[in-house]
Amino acid sequence: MTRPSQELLRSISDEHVLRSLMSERKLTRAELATTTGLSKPTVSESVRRLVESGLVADTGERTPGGRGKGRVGSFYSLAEDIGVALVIAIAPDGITAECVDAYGDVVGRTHHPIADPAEVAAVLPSVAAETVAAHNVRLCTVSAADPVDRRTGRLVQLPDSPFLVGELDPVAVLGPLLHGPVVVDNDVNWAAQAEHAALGVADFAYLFLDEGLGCAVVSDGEVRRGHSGLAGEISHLITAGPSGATPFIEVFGELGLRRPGTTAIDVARLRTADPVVLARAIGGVVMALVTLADPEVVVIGGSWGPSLLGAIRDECARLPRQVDVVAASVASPSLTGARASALDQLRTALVTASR
Amino acid sequence: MTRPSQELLRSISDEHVLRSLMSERKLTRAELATTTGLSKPTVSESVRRLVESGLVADTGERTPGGRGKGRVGSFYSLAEDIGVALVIAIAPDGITAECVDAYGDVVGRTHHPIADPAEVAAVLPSVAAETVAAHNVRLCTVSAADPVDRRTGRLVQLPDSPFLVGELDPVAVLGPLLHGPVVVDNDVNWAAQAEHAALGVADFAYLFLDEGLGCAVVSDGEVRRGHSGLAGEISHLITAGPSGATPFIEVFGELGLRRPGTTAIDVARLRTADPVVLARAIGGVVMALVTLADPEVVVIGGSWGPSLLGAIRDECARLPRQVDVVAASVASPSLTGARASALDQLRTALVTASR
DNA sequence: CACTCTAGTTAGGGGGCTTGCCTACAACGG
DNA sequence: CCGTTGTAGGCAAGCCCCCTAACTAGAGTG
Repeated sequence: MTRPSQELLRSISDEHVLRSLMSERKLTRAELATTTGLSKPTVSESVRRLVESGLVADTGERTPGGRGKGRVGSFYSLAEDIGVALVIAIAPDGITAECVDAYGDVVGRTHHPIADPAEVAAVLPSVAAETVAAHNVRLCTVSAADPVDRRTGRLVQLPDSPFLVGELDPVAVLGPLLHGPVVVDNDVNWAAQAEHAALGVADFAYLFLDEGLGCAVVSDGEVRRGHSGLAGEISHLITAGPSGATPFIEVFGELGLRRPGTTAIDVARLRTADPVVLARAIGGVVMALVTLADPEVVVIGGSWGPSLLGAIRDECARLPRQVDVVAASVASPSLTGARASALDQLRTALVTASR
Repeated sequence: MTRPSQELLRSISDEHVLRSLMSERKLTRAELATTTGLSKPTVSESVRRLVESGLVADTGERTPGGRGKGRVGSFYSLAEDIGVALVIAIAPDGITAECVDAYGDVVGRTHHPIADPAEVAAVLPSVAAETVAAHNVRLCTVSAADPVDRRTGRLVQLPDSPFLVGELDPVAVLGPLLHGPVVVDNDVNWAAQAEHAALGVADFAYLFLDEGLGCAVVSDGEVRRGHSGLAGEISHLITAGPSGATPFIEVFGELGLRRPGTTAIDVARLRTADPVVLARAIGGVVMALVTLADPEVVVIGGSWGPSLLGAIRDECARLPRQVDVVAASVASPSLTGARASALDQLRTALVTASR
């Protein structure tokens, strides 16, 4: 447990000041006093400390810009070089990299198309190196379109499931390039996190129906990843197929909807398939989700999932327990979720750095 | 966010002192200083405050009891009347009530057998009233052998599932009798909490196989109850039955293992059934659990579950993803879990009361 | 040029925690 | 019996954190 030291109070004051600057970008000491609720002398002291430690800087800007009379005040903000977070999304068709600063602004963005998943291992370090050279990167979040081992951060292949990105150890590749932690997670988990922020619902399930099949369970406001991080890898869940009980992924095989030579689902051809048969299989998955996770709502995402929303709803209406089914609402959800988490981690990292 | 006040430091000191007294029962101020890591004057001040507020009392006991030389010290402990938590387990065959004090000691225990579930509503208030009269009851946890609505605390019947205890609103019955919160949860969830404390595993699933069928999912160290509290109500999960895909509970119906006239499973007759058929059905449930929750281990509990452990393990060995299967190890797990939670809540309630 | 109004500083008070030293007092040994 | 030893607890001083209140600094305004 925490010790009751005076230093604790100081660090709480500093955290108040830093978080205010993160959300308001620039403030005078007087403004800081009102937004934080601290007294003016306390704020002045805190600002003095933070400037000295290099986290905060005088912007040089002064108040009177039509703001009225009175003495001029000095605007303070986070230091220029305070650092950013790197956000990387690895999909079969390419790698997207972004930098977020502590204000939540995206300060850089690149996309590298990839023809073959095998290129990922080669392209990834160069993408990262480019960003690291230009910014003070303090941490990194990675979204990958494959199951991620929770402890190692490695991409893992589950038997007979689509394996889109392929063998990769992002922590080993990226870790040495920057000085902070590298957090890797499955794209569906990140997407669910983004959807959670948008929906404001504490308990829901996210069904991701794309080239790969995924699912994330959000319980008590957090994505629950399970022991190895493989919670929600639903390819092998037994559900209703055209010929009886079948693993979910096999339903697509039986319908001839998997791309030959790869493990992925053929999304183009899928659009011509019978929605009722697909919805029946999806309904079986929803039923298992409702039974085991009891979501308030099931969110359907992925490139082709939402197009079946009506059929899925009809199917779910026949289930013994009712649940709301809605379409995902966040654009590029995986990147959004990874970015939000990166921002959050960056901010706490900075606050902790002031201690 | 918290404000950086000196009162915060004081309350941290008080919490240290209180928690030390909770785990050590009686301590002198000098001993408190060493166990808490605070200085003697700080401890003395804190003890003075806590005695004044009535939470702590001088026991009257003095040190020299063969402890050596030196000046006599005064032993302090939590005040006698500081309060207890009431723990109630409602099962089809009876109601058990316990009182736990802040040390974790069970200071009272009664069991009221019940012939018919309908008696519960009548017996419950008298059981509670008895305890409330004898103790300063500050809160209550209730374990019930039926699904519990998370928001209201009411027992709910799911279509066609065993409904053992029957209609009941423990919060309405018990709430008026005491001055603190009443927390109601399903017996399986409490059992999983007890098993969690014993196992020390953060992510596991608990399969409870008794007159009713239940399951709890522990993720990131907490029981995850879902939106309505119905997560893990597996009676309707589709699994492998003797004649193909069947809801879990129907497997027992098809095998003639449900007690006629009730919704419960006939445990006595079940022991004569083919373990392989049962294990196959259970294997289907385990597979869904592994897929959606990714537990490190599946714990098998309930009156008849562990007796099938071997058959269940054999069945699980055939699943595409492997998982450890072990038998539950905690005796009267529901009561144990509810008691542990009650103790925890009682302690935090007392700590908060000192603010 | 006095007045007004805001930003920031200074002074002082209250209080929490620590260190260091002191007193009280029981047991022990010569 | 009396000095020694060792522990419980108290007291004083010091540090420092936050607060309020009053003051200074400095730019507009009439």
